[in-house]
Amino acid sequence: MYTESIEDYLKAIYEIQKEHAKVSTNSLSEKLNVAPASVTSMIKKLSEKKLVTHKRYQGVKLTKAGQKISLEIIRHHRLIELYLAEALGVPWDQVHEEAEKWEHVLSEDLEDRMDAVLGYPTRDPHGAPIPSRDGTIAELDSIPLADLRSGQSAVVAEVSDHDPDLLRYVGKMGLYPKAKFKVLSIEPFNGPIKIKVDGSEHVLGSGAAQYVFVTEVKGSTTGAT
Amino acid sequence: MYTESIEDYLKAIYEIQKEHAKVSTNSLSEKLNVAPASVTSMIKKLSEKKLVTHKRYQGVKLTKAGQKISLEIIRHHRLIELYLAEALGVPWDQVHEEAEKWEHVLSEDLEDRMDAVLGYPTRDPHGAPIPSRDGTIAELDSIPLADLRSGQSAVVAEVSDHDPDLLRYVGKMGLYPKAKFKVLSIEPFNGPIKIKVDGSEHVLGSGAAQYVFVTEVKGSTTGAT
DNA sequence: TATCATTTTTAGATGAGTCTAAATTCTATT
DNA sequence: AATAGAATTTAGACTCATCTAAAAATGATA
Ligand SMILES: [Mn+2]
Ligand SMILES: [Mn+2]
Ligand SMILES: [Mn+2]
Ligand SMILES: [Mn+2]
Repeated sequence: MYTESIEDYLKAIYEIQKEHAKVSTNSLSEKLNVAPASVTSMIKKLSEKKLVTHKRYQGVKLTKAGQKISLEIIRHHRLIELYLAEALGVPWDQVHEEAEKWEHVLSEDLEDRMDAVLGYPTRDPHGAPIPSRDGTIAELDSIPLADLRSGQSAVVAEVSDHDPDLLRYVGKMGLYPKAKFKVLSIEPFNGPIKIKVDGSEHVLGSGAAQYVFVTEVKGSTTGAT
Repeated sequence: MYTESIEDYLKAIYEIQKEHAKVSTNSLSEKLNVAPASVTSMIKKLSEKKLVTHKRYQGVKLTKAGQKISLEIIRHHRLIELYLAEALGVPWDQVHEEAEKWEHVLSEDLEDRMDAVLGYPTRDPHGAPIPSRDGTIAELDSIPLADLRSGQSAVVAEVSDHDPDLLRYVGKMGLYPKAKFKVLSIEPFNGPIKIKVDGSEHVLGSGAAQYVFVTEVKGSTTGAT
C-alpha cells in the first residue's frame, strides 16, 4: 500500500498526462496545491519506487506500475462518486470532495460490492469513464462545448468535476451527461453561448463551456438562431 | 479537524475509560499498538489541546471537549459499520476494519444521509450503542455470558468487535445481538459452556464467553442441565 | 549567440507521529 | 522504611510530507 500523498500524485500525473504529454513540476504543483520544491522531492521518491520515469528538468511519465496504481485509485474515486450519488443522493457537486478522501481507504472487497450494487457501471456522475478492475479505461474523445458552432446539436459526454460552482451552474441548465442540446447562437470573441436543453433556453459563458465536453450529433449541422 | 491519530487516541481513551476509570499509558500502548513512549508524547499533545487532563504517572481523563470528539468518531464508526452490513452486505467480522479507516474522512453531510437511510438506528451490528449527533450515548449494563449460571436464559446485548475470529466463532452459533439463548450447563474452573440457541445446542469456551455481553431474561432462573 | 525570465532543483528547516534506550517515578513486598 | 520490579517519562533519532530561500538549468528572444 502507498501513502495517500503518493496516490494523489500518481492520480494527478495520470490526469495531466492525458492532456499534456509533458507532465511538468509546475503543473503538478498547481494541481496539488503544493510548492514546486515539494513536487521535486516527491518525484524523486516516485522515481526510486519505479512508479515514474524522470529526466531532470524534463518532467515525469508514469511507468506501467505507476499507471496501474493510478487507475486503481481513479477507479475507487469514480465508483465512490457514483455510489454516493446513486445510493445516498449526494448532489453531483459534492461527491468529488468526499471521494477525494475515501478513495484512499477503500478495501478491494468493498470496491467489488459497490461495483455490484451499481450494476458494474462504466461512467461516474460527471460522465468520466470508470476504469475496470484490471486497469482498462475507455477514454472518450469529446470536444469542449465551446468549440461547437451555431446550429449544431450535441450530447453532453462529461463535465469537469473539480469546481463545485461550475457543476451547480451547468447543472441548473440540465447539462448532465447524456443530455441532448442544441446551440442556438455563439457570440464571437468568447462571448456567451445560447443553448436549448430539453425545451428551455439558457445562456452559458465561454469559461464554463470550456469544461463541458460533448459529442456532436450528426445530421443536424444546419441553420442557425 | 484533528488528525487520524488524535482521533484514534481519543476513541481508545473513551473505550478504556468506560471500563477502567484509570486510563494508563500502558493500556493505550497496548490498545493502539504503539510504544509507551509514543503514548506519552501524544498525551502531552492532547493535554496541550485541552482534550484530556493528565497528572504525570497517573493516567489521563477526557475533558468535555475530548469526550465530544471521541463520541463523534465513535458515532461515525458505528454508523459506518451498520451501513456496511445493511446496505452492502459486509459480514459482521469485517465491518470494523473498514470503519476504522473510513470514520476519519466521513463528512457530516454523509453521516446524516447514512443515518437517515438506516432509519436513525441506535445499535451497530455488534450491539454497541450509536451515540447521537449531540453526543448522548446509552451505554447498556450487560454482563459477560461467562457470568451466567446453568439454567439461566438471556439475550445477547453486545459482542466485542475487535477480533474477527471471535465474531465468526460466535456468529456460527447464532449469538448475534437480540438472540435469545439458554445456558444448559457450565463446567467449573472456566470450563466450556453448553448453550441452546434457536433450538440447537452449542458449546462455547469461557474465553469467548468473556466477550459476549448479555442481559438476563427474568423468570427463568430455574432448573439446571 | 548572449542574456534574462521562467522553471526546476537543492539546501535546510519544520511538524507530526513514531521508535529504542536510558532515566525517573511509583508501588508492592519484604 | 528500604528496595526491587513495573510503569512512565525523557532524550534523541527517524520517516514522511511539506515549506522558504537560494542556486542552477532551460529556452525564448533580442
Ligand atoms: Mn485523494
Ligand atoms: Mn468525477
Ligand atoms: Mn480509526
Ligand atoms: Mn462495532
